[in-house]
Amino acid sequence: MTWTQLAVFSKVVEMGSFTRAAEVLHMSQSAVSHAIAGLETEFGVPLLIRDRKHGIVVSDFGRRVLDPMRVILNRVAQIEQEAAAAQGLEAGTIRVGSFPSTFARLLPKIVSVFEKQLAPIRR
Amino acid sequence: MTWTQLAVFSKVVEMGSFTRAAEVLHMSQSAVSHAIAGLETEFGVPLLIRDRKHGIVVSDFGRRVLDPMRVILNRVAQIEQEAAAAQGLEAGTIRVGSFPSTFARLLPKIVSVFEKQLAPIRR
DNA sequence: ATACCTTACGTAATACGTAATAATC
DNA sequence: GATTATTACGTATTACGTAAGGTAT
Repeated sequence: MTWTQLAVFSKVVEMGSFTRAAEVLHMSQSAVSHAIAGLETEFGVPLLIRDRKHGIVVSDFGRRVLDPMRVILNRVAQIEQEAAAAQGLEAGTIRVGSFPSTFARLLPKIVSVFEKQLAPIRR
Repeated sequence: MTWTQLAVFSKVVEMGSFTRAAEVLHMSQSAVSHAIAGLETEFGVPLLIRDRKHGIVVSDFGRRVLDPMRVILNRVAQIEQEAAAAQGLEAGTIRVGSFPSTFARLLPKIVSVFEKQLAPIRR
């Protein structure tokens, strides 16, 4: 069970089609098929009933697990946001402006101190 | 980000030690170290502060993501339970009793018919 | 024929283990 | 020296793509 697989399954259900899910997710239809097949063999239960006439129908089991899967996807997104935010705190650019003459001697000292304070954060 | 990684991180926090988490999870300490390192490089933010004296301390970021991670793990467990339950419906053992003499000829036929009906379910 | 899913096969990524290394008590 | 985390390296798994194959309209 992979996030990609969960995302794929969720999107396939949403779109009602492997091909269109593949387009939206920017992957090959083969990858979509693999993803669903992978989940199904892992669970030993079909998730989707392939009906050529009416497109894709979600199996009983599929309906059961769809909700927890979407919860998972939401949480994953949340974690990634947290990560991005945390990174932002550390990886932001710092801009310093000054009068050329005044800070010519002061700046190096300030930068030096600042870098020392930064050292432990960098690790 | 893998479930294993999430489970490892969660357990490391719980145990306060890589080694003990490894024991509980039946994996090598190296695998535990890999798992945490993998998460940290993926996020670009440290999850744990390694303090040899006081064991493991969870970073600020780690504390933030711990909760959603545990939610994910719970949902995963839930999905697996659903799968097991759904499988149980299909994978149960069937026991057939009979008088030796009476069913000697009948049984093969019955089994044959039964297997034919089973065919579509097995796929 | 066309639209859609599946299968075969190759490849690149990676999760994990063993074993060696480093560091702290 | 004992305990614990990291690193190096090898391997087996696997996610994914390309391309070919079924199947139904």
